[in-house]
Amino acid sequence: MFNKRTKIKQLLNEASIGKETTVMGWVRTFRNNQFIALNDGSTNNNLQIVVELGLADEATLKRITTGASIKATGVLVESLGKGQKVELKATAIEILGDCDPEKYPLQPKKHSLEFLREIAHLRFRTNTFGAVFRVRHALAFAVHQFFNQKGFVYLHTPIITASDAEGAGEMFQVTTLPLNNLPKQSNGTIDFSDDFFGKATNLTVSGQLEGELGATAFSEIYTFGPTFRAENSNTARHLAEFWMIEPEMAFNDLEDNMNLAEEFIKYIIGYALKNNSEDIEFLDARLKEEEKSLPQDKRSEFGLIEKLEFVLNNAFERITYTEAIDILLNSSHYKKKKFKYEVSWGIDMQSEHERYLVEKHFKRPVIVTDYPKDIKAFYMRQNDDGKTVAAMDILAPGIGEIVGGSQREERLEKLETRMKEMHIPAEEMNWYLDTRRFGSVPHAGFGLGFERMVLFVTGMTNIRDVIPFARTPKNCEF
RNA sequence: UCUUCCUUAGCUCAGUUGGUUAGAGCAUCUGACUGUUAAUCAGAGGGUCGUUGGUUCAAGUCCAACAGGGAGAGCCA
Repeated sequence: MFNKRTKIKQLLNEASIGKETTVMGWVRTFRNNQFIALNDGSTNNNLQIVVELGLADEATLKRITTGASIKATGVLVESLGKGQKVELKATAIEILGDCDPEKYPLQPKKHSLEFLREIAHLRFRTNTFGAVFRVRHALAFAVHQFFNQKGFVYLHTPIITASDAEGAGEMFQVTTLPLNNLPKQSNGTIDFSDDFFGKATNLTVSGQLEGELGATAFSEIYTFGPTFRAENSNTARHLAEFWMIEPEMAFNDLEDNMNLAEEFIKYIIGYALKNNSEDIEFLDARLKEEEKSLPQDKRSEFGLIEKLEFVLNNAFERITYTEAIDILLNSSHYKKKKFKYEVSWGIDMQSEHERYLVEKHFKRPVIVTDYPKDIKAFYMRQNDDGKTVAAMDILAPGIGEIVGGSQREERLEKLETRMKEMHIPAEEMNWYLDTRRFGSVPHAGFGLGFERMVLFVTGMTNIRDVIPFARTPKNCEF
C-alpha cells in the first residue's frame, strides 16, 4: 500500500514525540541543505523535516527543490530550532516528483494576486489560496449541515432549463444545433424543433422556481448549485458561473424568512471561525499586512476576525425600503450633494446608497424590506398598500447585496394579474402556477451568492480569488 | 458596456526635459556554509521595454489603434 501516511495537520496537532511517521507533500523551501518545509495542503503550517548529513546523496539533495513532491519517513522530535515545536528527523527521503526550479513559477516569496490568478492551477499551493479554499470548503460543508439539522431536503434543481421567466439576467444558450447552419422557420426565426430538447434551452439563472415546487411538498428545501449569468459584468463581485444557495420554505412569511437568513449567515460564519481558526487567523494577518501600505483613510476599522465576531454577536439592522430612503434623504451626505445618483421613493438603490446605509449609517449588515413592486420580480407577494412587495435584501459591508429574498405570492389571481402586467407568458408557467392551484400555501425563500459569502469571510476583495477557476467575460481558462 | 489607471528580466518595480552599453531587490545557476525559519555570504547568467503603426536625426520615454490586467460604475448574487 502506497498511501500509508499521516497528514501534517494531524501530526502537528498530536505532536506525539518519538512516533515514527511517514509524510508526503510538496516542498515549500529547502534551507541550508538540511531543513525542508513540507506542506500537504491539510494546513498552512509546514512540517519541518531535518535531513541529517549523510542521509541522502548529493544528487538526491539537489532534487529537493521548491515545488517537488517528496515522501519522508522519520521520527517526530522536539525541535531544536525556534520556529516550530516539533520536527521530523528523517530516516528516509524519497523524491516522488521533480520540480524544475527554473520553470516553476511559484517562488518562496510574495506574489501578487493578479499574477497568481494567471496560474490558478498552481495557486492552491500558496498560503493565501490554501487558506481561502479550505475556508470555502468549510462554508460549503456548514451550509449542508445547517439545513440538514433543520430538516430541509437538499433538492437538486436542474442546470439546463427551458424557463426564462424570472428575468434574473442574460442567459447562456444550450444547443446542439450547428451554429454555422441554423435551421430557420418560414418567418426567419430559428427552428428549435430539431434541437436536442426540441425547444430553446439555456443554463439556469436560478433554481428558485423549481425550489418552490419542492417546498410545496417537503415543506422546506434548499438548493446549492452552480448558476450562470451571461451578463457582461466586469467587476470584482461578478462571475459568469457562480454557486448559489436557495432555501424555500412553506408556511413561512417574510419575517420567518429574515430570521432564517440571519441565523444561517451567522451559523456558517461561526462554523468557519470555529473549525478553520488557523486559516482565518492567517487571512486576518495577511489583511493587516496588506493594509499597512494603504493610506490611513482607506484602512478598515476592524480586522477580519473582529468583523466576523461583530456580525456574529449583533443583530442585523432591519428597516423598510421607505425608511431607507428617508435615512438617505435626511443624511448630511445627501444634503451636501455627495450622491452621484438621485434619491427618491421608487428608485432602485445604487451601490453608493447601499454602501452609505451599511458602512456609514448603521455599520453592520442591514436587511431592507418592502421594496416598490415595480423594481422587483413578479413572484414576490404584494403588500396591502398596493405599492410594495414583501421582499428583503441583506446588505453586507464591503460587498453589498449578499442575500435577495421574498415572501412569494401564493394567491393565484394576484399572481396571474401581476404576470400579465409584466408580460410573462403564463401558458409556459403552468407547472409553476399549479403550486397555487392545488393546496397553495404562504411560503418564502431567499438566494445567497456563495462566493460573496466566501469573500466576506476570507476578507478577499476580488471574487475571482475565492472560486477555484473563475469564469468571467473573455476568460475561460483551465 | 462606460470612466480611469497600468503593461520594462521568472516575480515586484525604478528608469529624469526623448539622447551612449536599460537598472535594483527577490528568484534561478555556480561555489561556500550543518540548527536554518521567505536562511546567509561570494560570483554569474537572464530583456525584441505588451503588439502594430506614426512623429523625430534619435523613442522604454511622445501620439494613435489593438490586446491583456487593475480599480470604480452599470447589470446583479
